[in-house]
Amino acid sequence: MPGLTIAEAAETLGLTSDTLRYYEKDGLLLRPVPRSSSGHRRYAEDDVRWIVLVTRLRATGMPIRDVRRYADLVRSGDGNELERLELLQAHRERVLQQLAEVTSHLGAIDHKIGIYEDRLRRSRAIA
Amino acid sequence: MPGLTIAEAAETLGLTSDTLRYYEKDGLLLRPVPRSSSGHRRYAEDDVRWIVLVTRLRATGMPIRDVRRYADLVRSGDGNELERLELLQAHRERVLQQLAEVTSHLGAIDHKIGIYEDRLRRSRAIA
DNA sequence: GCTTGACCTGGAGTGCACTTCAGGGGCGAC
DNA sequence: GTCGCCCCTGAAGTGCACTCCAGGTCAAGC
Repeated sequence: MPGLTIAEAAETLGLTSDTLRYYEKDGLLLRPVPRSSSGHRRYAEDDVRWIVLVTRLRATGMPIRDVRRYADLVRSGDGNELERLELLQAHRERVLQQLAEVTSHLGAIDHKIGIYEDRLRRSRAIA
Repeated sequence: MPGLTIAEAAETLGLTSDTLRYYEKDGLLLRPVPRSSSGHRRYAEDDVRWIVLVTRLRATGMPIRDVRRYADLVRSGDGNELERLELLQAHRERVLQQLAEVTSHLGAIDHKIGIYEDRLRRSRAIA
């Protein structure tokens, strides 16, 4: 019987079985995952590859709803490549902006860390 | 009457008045914000400065609970600088790792964007 | 043939970080 | 003196993304 069980797919993807079922029910996948004769899911390579992309989008902060919209576009076949591209580009811009913001905040936090390190060095020098 | 009203503080900080009240009730501030004679909050410079730090911690993904722990440490005065430093350093490490992860995922998404751009250039060249 | 373990379903529950609401001042402008 | 506006409180509600649960099926091992 080819394909991965849900537990194997979850392990491979760094998700839980529950999350995989939830993603499928919520329309984030391109197709219902194929089943074995006993009705258990068997994830093919293509399924896993797609879910890897889903995890990348999620890990960069794309809401479930937007991932679903992207999946809808891909599922509905050729002809909407521009729409898909625009969706990804918009996401890219948001991620870049968020990276810049986080980096800048991190700089300020680093500064604060430096102050504490100094203070502790000094007090240790006195003691 | 000195200090900022809650609406002014919210405007300054990019938060809502509701969030400011929520932060205060939840122990994220260093002291109860001073009140005017009519019982309205008046944010002093120090209050605003502290909340700026809170927003930086929050914007870099620190959970409310950890911000509260940090506020507790600062509020309890001198002597726990090492603990504060460790808290900030641990946060710093998590942020750096998250930045690296997001950057790497973004690279993969960029790659996909490039593929769509190519495809669209080609199809436009044919048409 | 009975137990065990992985999987199934629909639906309820959880944790987080706000956000909204109901009901009630206080105060300056008209 | 009353209207409108900003503010107050405690408590309930919201949206998101899972996570857990009850009750059931099925195949394999003893």
